[in-house]
Amino acid sequence: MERPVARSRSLARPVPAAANDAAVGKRPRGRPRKTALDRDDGNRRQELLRSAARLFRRKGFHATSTRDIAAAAGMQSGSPFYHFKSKGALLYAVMEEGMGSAILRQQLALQRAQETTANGHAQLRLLIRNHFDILLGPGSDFIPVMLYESRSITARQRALLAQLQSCYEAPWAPVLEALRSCGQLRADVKLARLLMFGALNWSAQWYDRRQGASLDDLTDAAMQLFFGETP
Amino acid sequence: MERPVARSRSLARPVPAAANDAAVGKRPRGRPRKTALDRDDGNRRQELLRSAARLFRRKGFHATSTRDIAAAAGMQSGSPFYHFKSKGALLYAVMEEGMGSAILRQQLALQRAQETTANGHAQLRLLIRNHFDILLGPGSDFIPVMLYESRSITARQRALLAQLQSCYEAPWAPVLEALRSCGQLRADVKLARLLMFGALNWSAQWYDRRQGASLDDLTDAAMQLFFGETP
DNA sequence: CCTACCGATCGGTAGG
DNA sequence: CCTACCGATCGGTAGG
Repeated sequence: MERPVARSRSLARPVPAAANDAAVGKRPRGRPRKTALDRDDGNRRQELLRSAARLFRRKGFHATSTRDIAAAAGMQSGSPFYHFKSKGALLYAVMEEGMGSAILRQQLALQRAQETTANGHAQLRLLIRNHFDILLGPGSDFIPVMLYESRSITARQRALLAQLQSCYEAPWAPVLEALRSCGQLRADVKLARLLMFGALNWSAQWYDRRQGASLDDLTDAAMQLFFGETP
Repeated sequence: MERPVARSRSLARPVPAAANDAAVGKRPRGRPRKTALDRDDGNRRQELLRSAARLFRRKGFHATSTRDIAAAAGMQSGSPFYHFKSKGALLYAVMEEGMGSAILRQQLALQRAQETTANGHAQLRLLIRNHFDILLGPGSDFIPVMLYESRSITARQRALLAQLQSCYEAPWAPVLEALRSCGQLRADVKLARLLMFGALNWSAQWYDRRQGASLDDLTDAAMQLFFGETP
């Protein structure tokens, strides 16, 4: 349920072949240098990404030093640059990973409920509930970083991210159009979408998982606010 | 219409007494050094605030150097520290000025329309329209800085700002309660307020004054989205 | 991935 | 408000 992209990458992680060879017995002459690196690479890189996401979210990109990130991942100060060309590349990787994961999770949620949710309300509720999960659920630092640190990436990176964002937003359009057609959404669809995403995304600024409302409560409130729906 | 707090501070600015003495005629012996400083102080400080607000908004607090701000205000690198104790104090001053101005403008808007707007819809429309103006109108860098740079101030400063924010939000509560009472707002009032402010505040991230919708269009869309109102 | 290090930049200050 | 400056920190790199 959390960060399926990371998990799928974990599953796809290359098996530590040389280490196995050594265990099996065929003379491991010389240090299996390159192989050892390969074995750890995915893990260490992922650890850097998670540490960076957490710190970028809590303190902001420019207030976080690469030394902070390295320390949080249990590395020395220069080591992040073995995995990422620059601090900016690390930031962009966090955002890209976050969007990839979000798109995948949304796709899965839509597939899972494809037959059961016929009407527009239910579809939008599903999208909103899933959005809150991506934004506020466990391990949810990547998307807030993307939302609130976009000033710190290059124009080219922003353009690339915009493509991913389009993928994410694509399933919302037909649902909103349908609701508009049957009169349940009165506002201009494009502005309504922007305002709705604002209402949802802003929750990353105030929502506290450990107190108050649940994500289901938030979803109810949003649906009621947007459509006067009483569940 | 813009930044009335600044204006009222301007009005309260100490009269350049010595300069007046000189003008009245009694031999201006020596450079009126100290007096010249006094006379300009309010202006220069305001210029620093405006430059800082613009840069903090565009690049973020940590990505903006005090040298940037000084240059934008036509000063040398060390001069901002004549007006502000630290870079952080400058950031907080921007936020405080923004909130003071916003509260004042909201108060004025409410007074101006006190008799004409009887029903809840009209009152909320007024508050929303005014909010968009504060957030997106000309010279509107202060509030976005407050909204998006609050990580960079101290806990004490955040607490002080929270008081000002309460003042700003106070007039919204009874309006929302009334709409809830007469069934036009179905969602929990507290959550609805947070979601609504999210929808409004997020516009600072995407709204472009030079193209697309006007602030009236935005207000219409928001009212339609929240209440299905067709103007 | 670590060690040792560099050049640049930055917030801030003294002294006028 | 300017000039000249300091100590600290930072992103990044070479070389292993």
